[in-house]
Amino acid sequence: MLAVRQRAVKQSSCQQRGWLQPGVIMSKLLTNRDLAAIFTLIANLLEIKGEVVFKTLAYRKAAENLEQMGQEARALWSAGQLRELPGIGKALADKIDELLRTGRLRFLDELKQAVPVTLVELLQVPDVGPKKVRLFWQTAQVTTLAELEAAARGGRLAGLAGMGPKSEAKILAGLEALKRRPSKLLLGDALPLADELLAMLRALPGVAAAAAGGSVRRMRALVGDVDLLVAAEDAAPVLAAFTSYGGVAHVLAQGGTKASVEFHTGLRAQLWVHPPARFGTALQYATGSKDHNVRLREIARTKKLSLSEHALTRANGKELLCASEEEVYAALGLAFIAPELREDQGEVQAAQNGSLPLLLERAQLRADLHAHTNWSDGKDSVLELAQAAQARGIKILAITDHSRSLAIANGLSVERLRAQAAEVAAAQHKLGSSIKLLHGTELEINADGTLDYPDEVLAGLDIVVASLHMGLKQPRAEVTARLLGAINNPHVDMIGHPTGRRLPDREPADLDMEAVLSAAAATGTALEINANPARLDLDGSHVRRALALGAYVAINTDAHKAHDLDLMPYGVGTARRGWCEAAQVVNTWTEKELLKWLSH
DNA sequence: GCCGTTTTCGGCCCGACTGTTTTCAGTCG
Repeated sequence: MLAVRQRAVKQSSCQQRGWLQPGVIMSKLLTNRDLAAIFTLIANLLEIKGEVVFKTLAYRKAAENLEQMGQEARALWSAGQLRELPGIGKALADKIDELLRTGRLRFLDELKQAVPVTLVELLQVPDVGPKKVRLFWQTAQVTTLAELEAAARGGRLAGLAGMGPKSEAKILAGLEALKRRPSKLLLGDALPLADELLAMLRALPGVAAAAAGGSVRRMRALVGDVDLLVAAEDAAPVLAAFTSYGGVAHVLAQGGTKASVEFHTGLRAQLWVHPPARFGTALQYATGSKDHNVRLREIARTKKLSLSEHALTRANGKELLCASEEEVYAALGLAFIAPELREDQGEVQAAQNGSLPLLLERAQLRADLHAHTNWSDGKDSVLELAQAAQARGIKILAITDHSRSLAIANGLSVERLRAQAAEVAAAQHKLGSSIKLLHGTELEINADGTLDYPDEVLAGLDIVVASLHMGLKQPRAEVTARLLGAINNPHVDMIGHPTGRRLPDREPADLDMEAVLSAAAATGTALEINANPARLDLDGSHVRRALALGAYVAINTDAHKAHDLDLMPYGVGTARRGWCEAAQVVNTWTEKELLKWLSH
């Protein structure tokens, strides 16, 4: 539902990586994200050039698949298996081959000669697409955002074909919006806003149901905007309440069935209103992803049906209404597909042949195995945090404060670690058997690869979560070796936030993930899905690959205060995006099973 | 560009909203 924003995001990652500069592309081994950024750039340039739309779609689809793949394209390339990837034919396989061999792509170099690469910046402006960019470029000599602004202010756009005074004003407004709008929004910010808006909408008279759609409902870590859907017979009053809600700065569009608004924060939301009898098709449509919806509509066509947000329609025009999403999928001969899976990554085929996973549910989690107290950089005492966990129904809580080298977080010396053990025991005594406390550490993997406590100290702890906080920018071989060293230490039970990424801006460490995931599977070391919305690390695609390789995962909040214990749903959503079932999640295990694994 | 129980050539989803238009193109999701 967010084509434009995703395009902008990928562009900025292109710019950071220097693909917009002429000359050699490569300064390090090209990752899937690099390849995806290059293909997205090519798609944008081809679109501006006026190439047939299906060719640009092929590049976009390939970029999307590369980004969502849990495995490095480089590995498949080495094995000569690139063509086995969906959406990669001969032409794209050859281009990936040239990129991985030489670090360059002649096709892209030539394309940049024909189309000024700065033009892709203009696509970020709302209501400016490839056709307008080409128009501005070829008839008004505009190639940059600054030139676009100058042309609009000088009144030189209104006279162009298909343009007028309103369009010109819209461009200026769009340029202003671009300056103040956050380019990427954390799920952790978007979901609470969605919930607030939904509560307001549900309280309106005539509203039968309200739900979030889009990437928020699919639990993507980064979203572009908030999509909402309401079931009501009369749309007008609902749309009016939405567009006049407090905090709304501009109404971007408003029609009979939908409206979109921008808040003072720059954040955008849109609302569709459909009759309750059509809520199923409407919610399915609004949830996306776009590619998933395209797949469904293709299936509908094979059944002589046309699928839209309004209904499934037969060739004779007769409508089949669906009040629930379940009815939509059933009508297409598919098992119900959970929103988190709707990314066109094989879920439709799995729904056809009955091989969808039995996804992990929030209620199956019993443990939170990574949390901090005021012994290091947390806010609450051991007892306070444990009581908060108990109140939330958590059966097992691991206290894992930082180890000694992380001085900035008041990491514990060996002496303080031993003293803390006594406090954990005292809290356990006070709380009784309704919650089990584990005493552990979040063990620093030092920049030189050593672990922060000696083995004999680690042997005395209930649980060891090893994490990277320093040296995240080391070269791939070095940083990967550090992580592998920790995974292979018999006292290390789990790797915390494995890639070290911080959303929206800090890049993950340049890890050989296939090696990391394989080693974790081989040693029975769990890989964390850190539930903090600024991490969500591992991400869904790596979770899926880790599970396929036979690794265990853990879902933890990394709480630094009691309130953080409520972040678990973000981790669950990320796990579900990775097609995760309960059995491989250590937090779902009974105390006996968990302790057996920890003592292994 | 990709892809094949309609096809190795000719397909490749469906609709709302806006602004410019007297019937449609562009953008967006």
